Amino acid sequence: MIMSQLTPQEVEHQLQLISRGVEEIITLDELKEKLSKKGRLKVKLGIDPTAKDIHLGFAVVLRKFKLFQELGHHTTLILGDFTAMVGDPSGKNKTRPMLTKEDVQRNVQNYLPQLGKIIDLSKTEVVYNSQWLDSMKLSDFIKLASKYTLAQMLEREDFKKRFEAHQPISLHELIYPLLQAYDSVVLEADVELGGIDQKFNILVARYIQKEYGQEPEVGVLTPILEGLDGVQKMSKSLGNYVGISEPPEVMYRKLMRVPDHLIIRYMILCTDMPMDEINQYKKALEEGTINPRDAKMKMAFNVVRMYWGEEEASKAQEEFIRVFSKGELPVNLKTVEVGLDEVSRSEGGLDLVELLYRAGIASSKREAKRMVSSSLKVNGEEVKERFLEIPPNRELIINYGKGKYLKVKLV
RNA sequence: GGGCGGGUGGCCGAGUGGUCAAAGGCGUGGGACUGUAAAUCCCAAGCGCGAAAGCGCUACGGUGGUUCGAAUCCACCCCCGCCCA
Repeated sequence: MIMSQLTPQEVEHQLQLISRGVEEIITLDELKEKLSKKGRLKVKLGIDPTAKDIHLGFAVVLRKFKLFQELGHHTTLILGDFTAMVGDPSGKNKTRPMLTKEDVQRNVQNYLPQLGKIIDLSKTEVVYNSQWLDSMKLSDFIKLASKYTLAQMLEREDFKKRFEAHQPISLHELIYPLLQAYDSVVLEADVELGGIDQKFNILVARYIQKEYGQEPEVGVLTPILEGLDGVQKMSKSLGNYVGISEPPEVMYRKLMRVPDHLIIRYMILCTDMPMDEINQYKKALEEGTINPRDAKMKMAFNVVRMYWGEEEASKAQEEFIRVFSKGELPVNLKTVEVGLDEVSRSEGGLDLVELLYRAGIASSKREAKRMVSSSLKVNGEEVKERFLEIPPNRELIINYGKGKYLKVKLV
């Protein structure tokens, strides 16, 4: 397909959209030139199918990928099934465990439907890098390896640190950036997207492309999103993440826990709110003319809307206000049935400890005891006693922590 | 191959024969205050039985041993790090 050239205005427009929330573009001038010259660019995003769930942190780069799709560029998603087996050492201070083919397959199966929530899979060329890396001849690999030096590799911060600290660096880890770079050669990529932690790998790719007589790709590097704790990067293992497949109310609630100083950052990186509007919020927050909570609600609403739509987002917001601001019961109160004879004592009273345990609220009876002695509300009444009268309607609404309610039916 | 140091609860880390279900910190859960923010303060924290006092079981890399009694001593093994080759 031959694309008509873009006008300077169109180029500027695209640059502006692409730059939103981006940490670094290597280099902006090259991107500008490529856009003006080619119009339609080959955009590469390589993903390591090592995790199962996509969260807002990873969504940042995916959304950038989607933007390129919307702008009409050719987008290729590389599922790094081969390189995943090697394990990207980026940002790690120790060797990653290698994945098996089965692990990778399983993860990919998990991934695609989730990816489809953000990017347009029909416009995405999906390739596995094992397609060319598996069959690469050793002589070709040696040729590739000859293009880069140990000193160049050791420029990388994490390698350098490990090297200087006398920590092991396996040879295969040194190879990883080369293979990723080779992907760019095979695709003849114009642009590669990645998190800022991919900076080194992308720089290697640029260098290697030149060695293979290609014009180097432009690196569009997105920031690493901080998680709900506001400090560490969002990741599942740290438990500070918001998954894109989580139910709307859960997403909304989690987003309301984001520290205030990240409200604007989340707006920029995780919503499609217009920059003008975001800047207004920014100004208002700096001047103290808005309650940060309200800005945060706006942010949370927009994130949820992105994944679940307007209606669900509104519901999530209403639910939040109802349950947390007003302290009312949630609309969809979860109900659990528990056998009456299992939780009643011979004298006819109700054993709360047993009930909490049976209802699954407490994972052990000791935990249930702790809950009873700290703070627990049953049907709105604070309870300190372990034993209760059986309510006539045989229903109990248990409040075991802020916003945590469970209805228990005795049967 | 040689020398040295180390493996304790979600993490870090103290503890070197009983008073240790194990200090302290971080993190976590609950509460107060709030905006489920931040800061601050309070409470909790292996599991089972018991209304409770309490009793019992499991736990300090693994296995065995010494001892009335072990996270602590001994033996062997496994794992990790550092230094030398």
